[in-house]
Amino acid sequence: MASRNPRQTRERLLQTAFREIHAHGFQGMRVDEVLRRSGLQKGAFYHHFGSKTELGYAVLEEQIRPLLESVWLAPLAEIEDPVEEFPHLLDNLGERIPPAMREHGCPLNNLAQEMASQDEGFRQRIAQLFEAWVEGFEAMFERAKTGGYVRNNIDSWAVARFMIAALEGCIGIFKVEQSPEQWRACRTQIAVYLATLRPRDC
Amino acid sequence: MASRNPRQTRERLLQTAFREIHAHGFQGMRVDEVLRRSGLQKGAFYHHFGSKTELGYAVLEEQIRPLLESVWLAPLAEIEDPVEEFPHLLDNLGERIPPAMREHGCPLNNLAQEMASQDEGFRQRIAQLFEAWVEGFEAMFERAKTGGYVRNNIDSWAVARFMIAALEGCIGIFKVEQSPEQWRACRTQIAVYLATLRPRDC
DNA sequence: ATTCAAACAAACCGGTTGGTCTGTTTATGG
DNA sequence: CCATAAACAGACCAACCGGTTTGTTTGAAT
Repeated sequence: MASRNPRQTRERLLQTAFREIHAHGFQGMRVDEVLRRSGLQKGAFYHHFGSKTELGYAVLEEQIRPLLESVWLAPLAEIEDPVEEFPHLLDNLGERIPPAMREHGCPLNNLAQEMASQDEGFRQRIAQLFEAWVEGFEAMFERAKTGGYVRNNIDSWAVARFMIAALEGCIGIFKVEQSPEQWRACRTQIAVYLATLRPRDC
Repeated sequence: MASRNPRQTRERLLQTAFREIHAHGFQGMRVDEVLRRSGLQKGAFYHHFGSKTELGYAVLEEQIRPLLESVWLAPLAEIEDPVEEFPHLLDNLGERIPPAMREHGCPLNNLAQEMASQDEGFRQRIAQLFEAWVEGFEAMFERAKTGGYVRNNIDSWAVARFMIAALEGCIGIFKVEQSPEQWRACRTQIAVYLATLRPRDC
């Protein structure tokens, strides 16, 4: 047995819990199953986390937040022309994420839909993450404004919100019908929408 | 006590279960709580339904399907010009639905996100309902084509799918942040997208 | 080396949960 | 009026599940 390593134990619990929550939802996740899969015991769990709910919060902050950062915020920050580049980001999204994401969708949105109206603690933390995501989009559009890639009079905040909504909606629909056609349709229409942001449309 | 009325008993169970599922998700819904709220007993429940899962299926078919019909399919069928009329439909959506919908979002999408990857029976039935919804949108756009309200070369199927995705996404985001501003933003951007379907844009 | 708190292991617990079983009442057709 | 099955009532149950408790081991400071 590996010698004691609190940080690693905690991380192991978080990672396993993240997978279980992603696969079965927070309510469907069982503490015992997380323990079984991580090869740890109750003692370890309740030493690191006060309750199942606190574990859920920690998963949001320490697992989902970094994922949001690497999968979305970082790539968004490198985009100059959203109208042309963002659809490409969607095209190779499949390669930038683990296969579990295709089956179970967006971990953040899953938790949002399940827990937002159940637990205020979840709702606030989820709102915070969405806010960060919105800011990522907003920054991209503002940059695109100064670059002349989009009109100057667009409401970056509203557009950002809608982009996230459309994205989550598409991912959600994809969960029900995992057809490439489905995804292509959404990707294409998002591109159509983005094109409306171009200056002097007519 | 009202005399026996099997059909009414079943309906009472279905309605109560629908509310509980809508409020807490299918996994979060408790059979005992449905019984308590409906004032019935275990015997009645397991006489009408084989299991909790079968109840879930019945709620989909007998509660959510009619709701989809009245809230969306019927209004969509009366739209001639989607570009102008659909945004109005979104504006008075709040008045056409019970207040519980604002708090807990779309019952169909909730079940979709929670159960699609958990239970194949759910997934199929949900896919069927989405399909009916898509057909409603498709029919609307095809009608609009012949009416000259939208271009003839648009992919009605893809547009329909995207409309539903965007809608569900907006509703989902709204669940996390119940601000009117949030909803207005989505409504406006959907209108922007719809405008791209107009003939001779330029 | 000793001490002491952190980091666990593992048995244990009480309430919950979906589901069953047995018995009783009600409607209905003959 | 009677027979029969449908339509329940309500006690019961085993498994589950989050959480607690108690005891033990480990590592690091003194």
